[in-house]
Amino acid sequence: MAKAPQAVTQYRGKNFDARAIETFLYDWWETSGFFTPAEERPGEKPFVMMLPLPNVTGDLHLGHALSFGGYEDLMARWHRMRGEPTLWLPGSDHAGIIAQIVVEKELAKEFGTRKKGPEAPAAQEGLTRDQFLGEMWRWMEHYKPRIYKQLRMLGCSLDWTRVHFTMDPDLQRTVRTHFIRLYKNGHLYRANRIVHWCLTCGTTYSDLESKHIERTDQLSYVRYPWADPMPPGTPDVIVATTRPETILADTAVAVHPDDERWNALIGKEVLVPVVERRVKIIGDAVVDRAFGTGALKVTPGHDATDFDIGQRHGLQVLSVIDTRGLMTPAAGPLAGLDRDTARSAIVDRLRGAGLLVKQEPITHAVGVHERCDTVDEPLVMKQWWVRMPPLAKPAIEAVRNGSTRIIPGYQEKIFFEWMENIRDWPVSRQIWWGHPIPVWYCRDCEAIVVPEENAPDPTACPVCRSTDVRQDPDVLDTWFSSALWPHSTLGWPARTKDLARFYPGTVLETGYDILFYWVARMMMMGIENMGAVPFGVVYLHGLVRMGNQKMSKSKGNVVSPVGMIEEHGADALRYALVNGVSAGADSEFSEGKLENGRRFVNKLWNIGRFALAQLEARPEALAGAIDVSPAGGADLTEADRWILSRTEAAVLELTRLIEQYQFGEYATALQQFVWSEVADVYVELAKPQRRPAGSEDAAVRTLAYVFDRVLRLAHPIMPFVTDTLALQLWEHGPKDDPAPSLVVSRWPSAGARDRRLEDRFGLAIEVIRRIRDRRHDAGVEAGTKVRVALAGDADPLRPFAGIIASLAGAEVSFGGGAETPTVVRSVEIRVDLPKDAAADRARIEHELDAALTLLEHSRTLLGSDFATRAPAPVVEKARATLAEREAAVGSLKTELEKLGT
RNA sequence: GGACCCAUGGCUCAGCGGUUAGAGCACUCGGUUCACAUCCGAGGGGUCGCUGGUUCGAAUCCAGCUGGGUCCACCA
Repeated sequence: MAKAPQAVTQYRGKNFDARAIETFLYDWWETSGFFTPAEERPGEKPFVMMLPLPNVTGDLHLGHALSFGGYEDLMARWHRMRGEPTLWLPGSDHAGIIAQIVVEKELAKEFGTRKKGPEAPAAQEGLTRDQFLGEMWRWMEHYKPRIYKQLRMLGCSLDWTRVHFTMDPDLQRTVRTHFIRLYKNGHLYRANRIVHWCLTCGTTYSDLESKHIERTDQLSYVRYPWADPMPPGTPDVIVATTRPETILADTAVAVHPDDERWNALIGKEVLVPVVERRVKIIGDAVVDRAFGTGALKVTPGHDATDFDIGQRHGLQVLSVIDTRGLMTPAAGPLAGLDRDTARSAIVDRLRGAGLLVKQEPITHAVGVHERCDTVDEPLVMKQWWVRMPPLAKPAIEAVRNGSTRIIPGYQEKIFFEWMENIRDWPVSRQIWWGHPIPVWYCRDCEAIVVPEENAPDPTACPVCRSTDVRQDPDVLDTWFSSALWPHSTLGWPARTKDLARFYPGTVLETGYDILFYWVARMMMMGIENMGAVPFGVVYLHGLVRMGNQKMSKSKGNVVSPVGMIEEHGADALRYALVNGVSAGADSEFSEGKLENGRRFVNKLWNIGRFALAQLEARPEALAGAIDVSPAGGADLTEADRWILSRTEAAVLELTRLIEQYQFGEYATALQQFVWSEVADVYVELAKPQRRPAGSEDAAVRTLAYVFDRVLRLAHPIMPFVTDTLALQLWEHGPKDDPAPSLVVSRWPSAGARDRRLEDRFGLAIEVIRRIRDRRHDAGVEAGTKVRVALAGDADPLRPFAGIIASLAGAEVSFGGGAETPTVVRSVEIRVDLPKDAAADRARIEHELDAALTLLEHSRTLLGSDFATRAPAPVVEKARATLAEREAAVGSLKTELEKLGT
């Protein structure tokens, strides 16, 4: 292993400048192999996590930064420090349609051509399919390093020796095998069904990729004449539609079977306007009686609801719109028109024929393709489908029986809700960039040819021997390959060592917005292929907003973390994103949070600078055995023992929080400990000018120990600044860990605490605060010492006299004292300040008032059933509090009497 | 239409059954520049959305309501 880079070990900035060290440090971590799990040793349980593969052509956004640089790297680093062989596997997704569009745009720029119109966009550049795929691959070499560099900038401790891309040749073989097995196991079928078609992208898409937007359209009321003479008084059949151009493909009119206006007429026939086709009136409960006239035109070829109705009633499926959005020859007089022109043309015709009853505006939800907001054009097409309910069943069971736990827990309900109502998944996509469908069709006998697993592409039909076989031109939905990520990247279907060792994984961390797209599908396919769920825990994080808006490209408020890292460093950004956010909750990011992160990083850096300076001044302090337990070390001061005990408390607390996946709380608690306790109290007391003579070495030893612990505790969230400091700290000699870097060092385990000391020290801090308050109110100058006498129940404070003196700027004595006291718990504090009887009286009255309120609370509480019903320790605590409050009130009353006379 | 989440100081959020409800930012006042282009110290500010209920005890559990958000769904 190379030595740590000098740029890092020699860095001595007064403020921490992330730019000076981050890349050097990361390169060293990576080339040293710290991120690659060590060879397998018996009995070790690895920690395994897969990177939620970003789109190869994308840039990281703040959500990624939170996910990858926040939660995931935090977990990976923490588990690695716990001694678990840790595999966090990186990669990227070929991103099908998205990447194809990106590259098409690049090619358009390059070749100076302009893309327009829907059909086979890539072909417009004049490229054959093979040529276009060649271009795609060329661009992949441009995009892959980009996205991987951004992951490195975040500090992600990914094992780059195992990086994968979903279109890698080995993963292409994996996907092919998976498809073939799914087919053989009966999970795949090919069917002519209605699907969402995008006129812009030129491909079908699944329900999940469709969303709804509100829009106002014209609702046309159209009369369908009776096909046969009807008795007088028979009502006219009038339907309401926003898509009159599809009238040409109507094959029925549906009414609700319980609708008394219509149900007597079920079975009668009407004529479809313009084409004059006879169609039946049918009864179907899906019809909304309250909408329009209660009569629905049924167009199985161009509407999903109608398609289902058609299935139930055995209706013919007619198509009058093609994949370019143009009316087909079947549309007769309207053939060749686009859908909007056709709409107005048919309205004119209907009006001419006297069949248009009226038109009125209607605001309704229309389905659009989530990628491009193009209005859905439902079409009936032959597609490959995955039969989902049988695959969903064991995945539901896995969550029910706890094999996989979803955090936060309420997301399990959402998971069940969706999984229990899951619908089949159309996986064919009519684009070029993606995994080819390993199916061939015989053009002579129309046989479907799916090859055996390891067989080459078929060249002849096994049924009729014809050599005229052609591969399915479609590719698979991107999510079809990402669903395999947890096992495909480990070598499946081959039985590799990695697969045996690292499957199933430990945690899957990702945003709740892709629970269905990705997490659920990984679980289903993992169970199907491996017989086991791919991870034991699913940790879902929320969305990162900025300015209270969800970030999206269309809103133009996508903020790049790259610039923030360059300006403030990855540590600051990571900390700012994770701090104070709980699992699954959306969070609001702001400059203020980033600023806090930056300052915390700098605080850590400067505590380090102080500690290092102390070590350099007294190198001999670290010689020999170090006993820094709160109990040991005869020359330790009370302050040393206190911070040592608090450090152990912090170890316990921070460990617990990470174990319980409470990362936001971990970050907050860390800052609280480091800043308020280590920096503001202990470092102040460790300064040579404040130390009792002869205790300087003890301070240096304590500082070295505590700071080493602090660095370890902070490393998972702030890896760069902590390792920089650790490398410098460790140059000063003895450490209890042979690790060359914090990355591969050990997370501390908690040692003994001294609770009694912590409590008393806490009291001392309260007393100090009160003295400072009195000084502040009296306008005493900072440099001036005041005389302070402590009485009442002040004995526990005797060991801290020096500390109180030092931090409060006081000369401390016990007993008497002339001035009127202020009371903290049951300690009377007399600060020698200029006399002002009126002000003293007012102050004491005020204090007494507050003390009496508290006393009253205590008395009421203990006078109630609480005393008999609450658990003993709780009651005991309340009694102790009561005693303290009685003492405090007593002191204040006495004092007031003295003044009052 | 169904489901889920959220409602706590000026802002962003923690806390989710037990003393006087916390943090960061913002604010007020006072210092310092001897680890910290800063930092330190002190302080003000909350009837924890509303109404009931359970409990010795509720911001925390239950029910209903109001307001915000998200997801799912076949509104032509």
